[in-house]
Amino acid sequence: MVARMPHSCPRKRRTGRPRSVETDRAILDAARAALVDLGWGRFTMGDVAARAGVAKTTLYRRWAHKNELVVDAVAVLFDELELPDRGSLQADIEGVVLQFGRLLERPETKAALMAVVAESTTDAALRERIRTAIVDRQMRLVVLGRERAQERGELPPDPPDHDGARAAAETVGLIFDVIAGTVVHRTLVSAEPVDTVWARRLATILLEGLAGLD
Amino acid sequence: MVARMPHSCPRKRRTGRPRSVETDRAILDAARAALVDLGWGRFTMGDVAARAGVAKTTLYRRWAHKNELVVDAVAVLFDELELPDRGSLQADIEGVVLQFGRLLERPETKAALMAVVAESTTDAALRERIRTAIVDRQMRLVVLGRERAQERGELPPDPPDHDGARAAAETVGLIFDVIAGTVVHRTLVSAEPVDTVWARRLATILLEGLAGLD
Amino acid sequence: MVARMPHSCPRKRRTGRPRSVETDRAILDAARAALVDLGWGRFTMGDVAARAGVAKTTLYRRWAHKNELVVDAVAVLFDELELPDRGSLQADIEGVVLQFGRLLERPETKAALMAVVAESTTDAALRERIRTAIVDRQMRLVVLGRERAQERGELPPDPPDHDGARAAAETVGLIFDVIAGTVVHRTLVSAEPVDTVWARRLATILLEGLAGLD
Amino acid sequence: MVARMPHSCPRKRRTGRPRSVETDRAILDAARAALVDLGWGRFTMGDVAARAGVAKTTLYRRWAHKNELVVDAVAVLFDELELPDRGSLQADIEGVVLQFGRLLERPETKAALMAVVAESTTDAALRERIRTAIVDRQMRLVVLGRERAQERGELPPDPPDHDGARAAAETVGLIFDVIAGTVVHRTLVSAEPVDTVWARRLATILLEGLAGLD
DNA sequence: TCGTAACCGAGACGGTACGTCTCGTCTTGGA
DNA sequence: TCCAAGACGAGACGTACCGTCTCGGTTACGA
Repeated sequence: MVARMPHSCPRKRRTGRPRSVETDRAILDAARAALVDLGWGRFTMGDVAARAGVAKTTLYRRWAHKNELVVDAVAVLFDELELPDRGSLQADIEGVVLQFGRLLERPETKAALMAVVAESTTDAALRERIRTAIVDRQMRLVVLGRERAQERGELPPDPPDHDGARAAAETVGLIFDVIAGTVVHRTLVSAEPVDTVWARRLATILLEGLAGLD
Repeated sequence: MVARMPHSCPRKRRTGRPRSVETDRAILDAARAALVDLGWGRFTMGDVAARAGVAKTTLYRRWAHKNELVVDAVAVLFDELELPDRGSLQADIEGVVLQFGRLLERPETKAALMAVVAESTTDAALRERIRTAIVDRQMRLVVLGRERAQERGELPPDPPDHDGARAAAETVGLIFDVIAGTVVHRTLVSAEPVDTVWARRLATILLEGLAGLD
Repeated sequence: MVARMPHSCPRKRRTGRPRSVETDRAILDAARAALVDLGWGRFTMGDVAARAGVAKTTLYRRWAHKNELVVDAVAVLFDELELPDRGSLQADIEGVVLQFGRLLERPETKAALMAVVAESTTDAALRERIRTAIVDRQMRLVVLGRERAQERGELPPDPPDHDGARAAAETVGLIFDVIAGTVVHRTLVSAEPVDTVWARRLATILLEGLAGLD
Repeated sequence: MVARMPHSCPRKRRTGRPRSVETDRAILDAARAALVDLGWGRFTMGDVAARAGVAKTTLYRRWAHKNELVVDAVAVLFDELELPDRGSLQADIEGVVLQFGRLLERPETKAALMAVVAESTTDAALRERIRTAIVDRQMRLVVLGRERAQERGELPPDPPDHDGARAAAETVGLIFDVIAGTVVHRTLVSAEPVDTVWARRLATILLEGLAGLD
């Protein structure tokens, strides 16, 4: 078997016919379309192959399991995440919340995200893939907003010593869990929209809460 | 097809052999055991039937799909949720967080919860079943903690008019999304434990944040 | 368990509620109707019970297996077999052939007969039941026709000794196999009708053939 | 669905992995073995698959129903039918009768033949398959014996005109129904063996009967 | 320019679970 | 004791997907 990741090792193989990049794109597009049409439950590798005009073999040459394909298919949506500087920490938090909300309200994300997270509870490799492909892309925004707030003086700078760094990392993790978790819960469990009013209330809670944290 | 819910209509059928309550229990117990051993992904109706010493038919007579069976099997765990009065809102919130955390760290819950939530995105009936069987049981604790705080005077009483009631409901919903969502994210995505220190920090954020919400 | 044959032991049980004779009739009628509608392949005990307005239990109280029920249901049709004296052996043979043909062209017979014969290859009890309920009723006609021909002097009388009787029995068996077998094959395998022209030709062959048998 | 017949269209598909001929053979062998061991009633697709070391899917890819599989499995036995020239029509008829008898006394044939004939009463496609796979192979022997007898001058040649040909075909059909039907009835219903004495008597009846036919 | 290595489509394959069906038995309550 | 209703254990059914394999054939590099 050859490397089962798209273009993973750029300097490995040189001979033979190279994999088609168009095919990669077609498959990921087909996968997202299939998620929209069928949801995760009836999502089928065979169906994706048919949509992409490709053989099943071609899929399995690139992804070992359908959950990995879905992670990659959804991951590109999280590349779009960006955080324009809105001038204040409050506004930036609202921005992050709205960005997350918008992404989770897309049918392909909604259908797939919790499914792969569920499978990741018994599959460490999948969990790692989700982290690098999706979670880290979200976390970036939280880290970025925090750095901006520190530059603006809205938050104190990170202490330089080891313990301080660890405490800062834990705080970032907590904030991230609050933002991402709350938005996910709102969207998938409560099944209600993430609008600007709601985003403002959540941002307010977080901001005030962080101020009182210590 | 006959009613596919255990004991759904108490006054409907009177003739024929009644369904065995022991069988119900055996199936739900077997389902939880199967979740622990296999996780959601390899969870099988046939396996549950075998564990329960029961025919597959008997399962399908009661539950149309395996996700509904799993919801009911997991739901009884959420019956155990209770909130002893710890004397302060801060302590009560910590209590709720810890209760949720303890429940989500159980292997049967961890494996199943996100899976059924994922399927519920394309299945309204399942979503409703999850709400009544699981979500409402969690929400109860949040409502209870809030009422206690209002009795203690830590929180203002609900305004009696219609708009006030709606606003209160929305606030409860927000708090619930924050608590449940954050705990779920911590447990399943960040894959880290919910301990007392973390619970205290989350409770602090919430308490301070709510104070500033106005 | 009680006797599993309809009214088999006339002097056995006296206590308790007696079995309804109407029910017997309703079941056999329903069974024939089911055979007509569904054929043997989709014939179901549950369906027969529903048609008869009767519980499945009631069927199984009378017949141990569905093939036995079907034998009895079809058997009553063979009670109708009779052979009016047409004045000559040739005419009587034609009559037998036509009677058999008419019976085998009925949809309930066509669907069921070969099916139960097929099952009888691995079930001696069923084979016996078929013999007494169906085969003997057919054989009667052949025996009757032969006796009439002997009375008319068209056939020599049976020799009184033991060997002669056995030879006569074997000849009757052969004739019966020819008539019944040929009609069945014509009807079910060749799938063509048994009309008077065909019956005359078969009767002629038999008559001439028997004359030359010695 | 794809063609559900083994190698049905020799010039159709060229792409994709071709079906394994070994697998075909293994399945048919397994089917015959299963018939011998279990009879038709307990014959199972799953069991055949297991015996053949093959997945159930592989069976259903080739045969839509178990009765079609059984027809094909049994059909190859009828390929062995052959009629050595025994020098006279009487001897040749005896030969045909004995051949049929020998085949029908094999356990796989006995168990299966009537079962599929029974199902063919409500399934035209199956009836056609039986005709080409089994009936025609038997009929061949009757036609062959007749041609030999005509060459020997024991029977008059077929008249060349249309009506004569039709009459000849009908006569062949009648003879075939008599031979095959009588042997089947002897074997399956009367459940007695087809030995040389019995064969001689049946052949005599036929020969004399045909002579007197017109 | 030619070989070779990897690509690609189509589809057969072993395996496994699905959800349904029917069988024949058992368990109610009522007649 | 019989009956209608229907739950029950057992197990085959035919389908759907999984992920692998085997074909015939194509495409790009490098020797």
